[in-house]
Amino acid sequence: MKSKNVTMKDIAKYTGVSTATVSRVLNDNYPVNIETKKKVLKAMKELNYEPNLVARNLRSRKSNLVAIIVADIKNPYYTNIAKQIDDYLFTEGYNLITCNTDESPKKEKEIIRMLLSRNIDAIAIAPSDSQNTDLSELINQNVPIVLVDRKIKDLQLPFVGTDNFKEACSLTEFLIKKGHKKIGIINGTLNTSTGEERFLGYKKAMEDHGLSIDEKWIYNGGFEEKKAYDVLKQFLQTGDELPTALFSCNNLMTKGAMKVLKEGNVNIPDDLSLISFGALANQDLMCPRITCVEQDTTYIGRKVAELLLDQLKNKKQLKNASIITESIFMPGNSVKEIL
Amino acid sequence: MKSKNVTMKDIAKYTGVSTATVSRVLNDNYPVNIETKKKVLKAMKELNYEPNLVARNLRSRKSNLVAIIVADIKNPYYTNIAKQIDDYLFTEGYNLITCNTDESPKKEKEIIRMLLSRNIDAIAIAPSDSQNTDLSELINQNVPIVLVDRKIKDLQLPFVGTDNFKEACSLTEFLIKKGHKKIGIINGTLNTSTGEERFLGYKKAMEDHGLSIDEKWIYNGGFEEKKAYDVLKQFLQTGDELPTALFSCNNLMTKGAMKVLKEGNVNIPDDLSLISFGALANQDLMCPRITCVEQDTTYIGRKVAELLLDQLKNKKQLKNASIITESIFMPGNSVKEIL
DNA sequence: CGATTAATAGAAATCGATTTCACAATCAAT
DNA sequence: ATTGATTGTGAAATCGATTTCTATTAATCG
Repeated sequence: MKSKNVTMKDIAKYTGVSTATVSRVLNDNYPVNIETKKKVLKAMKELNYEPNLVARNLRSRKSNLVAIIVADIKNPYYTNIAKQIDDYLFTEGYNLITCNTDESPKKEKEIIRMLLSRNIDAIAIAPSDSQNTDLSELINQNVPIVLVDRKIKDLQLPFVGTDNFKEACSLTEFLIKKGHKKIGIINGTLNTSTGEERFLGYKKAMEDHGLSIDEKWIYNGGFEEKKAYDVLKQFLQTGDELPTALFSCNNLMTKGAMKVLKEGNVNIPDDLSLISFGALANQDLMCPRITCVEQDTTYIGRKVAELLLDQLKNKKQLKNASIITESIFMPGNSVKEIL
Repeated sequence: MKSKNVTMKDIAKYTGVSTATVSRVLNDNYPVNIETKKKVLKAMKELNYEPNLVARNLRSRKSNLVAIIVADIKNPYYTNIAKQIDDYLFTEGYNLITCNTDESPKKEKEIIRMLLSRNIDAIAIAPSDSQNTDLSELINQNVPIVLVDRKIKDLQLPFVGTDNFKEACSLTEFLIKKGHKKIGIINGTLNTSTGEERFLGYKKAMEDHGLSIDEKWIYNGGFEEKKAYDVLKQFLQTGDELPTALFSCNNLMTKGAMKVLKEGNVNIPDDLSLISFGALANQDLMCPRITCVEQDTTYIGRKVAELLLDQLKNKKQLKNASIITESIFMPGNSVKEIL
């Protein structure tokens, strides 16, 4: 199907040297006579030679590929990070593969198998499950890993993300200080570290201030817009009493909540206050402007890229290199003060 | 560095057959005795064998990789499309590489060279330049291509996108019908087909209604938020008269415009009406809600994926397969009626 | 001046699969 | 019974690079 390409053999034949010499000129990793080198370089240019990465990678057991594995690359949180990684890696000769688990550990497993069979050089991953995501094969194969956003239980690996417990605690306290007592939460998936820690932060703040948690105001939104929308819609239809404030555990669910509340004519913040873990796109142009903590995804992406490159260059896995980034509190007008 | 892997040779030795037979079992493309087959499959399972894609790809001159090359994968327009493509391709055994040109033809060229040396199986591309983007090498190598969103002059290739001229014309006419006569435009890059066609659509509508175009209200935003922001900021500082309405040629520039107008206390729509080619994220929750045409990126992505898969399966390039998708007019409250 | 070292370069092995070729054995058909 | 087609298999070539060995020449050293 594909037309024949210029190979090292052609260059060798053309210049009358061996492919070994051509390779040495190409990689500049072994002394080659200056005249020979010139001749070879000239031939490469003339024949428009481009080394075949697949062949090179087979021999050297590399791929010059780095993967980012996340729940959904459509989430601007991850997209930003992916872009940063790509910016950093491209100049170093790597391409980025983006993989979507759709929050499914099964698909995640498939992805990892596939990447291993590609001799993937490094991966950044936001694990779909803090207990069951299996990175052992990657670790055995000595593939550099960076955990992004989410951690894995009892596993020491480089991590870049925020202090979810602390931030969730602060956000909840913000509501409490505004006088709220009936505070609900839209949880993400509790089998991710972020989902769990944010929920724990919320509980801690409630406990600390002697507030009880009402089961009926704990919603499971699975970190997905649609799920959050659905679960709230269902609740609204019951006609049960609403909490006075709601803490949404990520940007997607916040959007789902805003949509359904708008449709149900529940005014934010008059009828219900809302805070969000994670900013929405175009945050500052929305109404209401949601009060939230925002993560600096550009910075996170850069740090992830640095940790990846570090390991790639030093050809060894880092075990421990947590980078906890500060999140920024973004006041909006989605929280009403209660007297 | 990496630990030794189970190879075909191991399976062959373990079962006492040749690697040829193992390969035949693996690919199921040649008759193999049922007993032998069982034995080999059992061995594969027992030794946890996974075929090495790099080796396979070298021999078969493939890569099982598909690339999407766009200006900036952070743009939700492209991210949506990329996710769709990934969804479709992953189940067929492909991984998606995302590449960012940052609107630079030079970087784009580098990217294409790199992908070629990877034996890339197919690419979807939104060319950075309608004249100078060079796909000839890809075409020579018979790599399936799908143009996304943007076309290339005088080149017949499968395309999925919208009728930019028509939609731009309609949008402008919408403003005109609302009574606007002083209508400015924030252009994208005019050396892309979308940038050019949208500008032409605007001009056509203006001409058709006997309206003159004032040079000072033609802004160059280069399809980038920051550029649009900067160019408008500069204009605002001159204190020159503003148009009564502004047509922004893509989502990013619309955002830049909204930001700078807000900062400059130019109220939309009271002081200035704004329409946008392309929706913003969280459109429906913004204020003002921008009147715009929105493209169905999910549908576009699916069509791109289908065209890619079609070519991959039939192992031949399509030359002509334009899919012009309908855009949806989204009325907002960002346009004031002028009497 | 003989011996060790450095520079230079080719032949051949290698990475891990697929595929061609050759060849036996089996089966059907004339 | 001879021919021809089909099944089943392995040895070896191949994909296009890198790397190890080996060898030659030139340079340096004691």
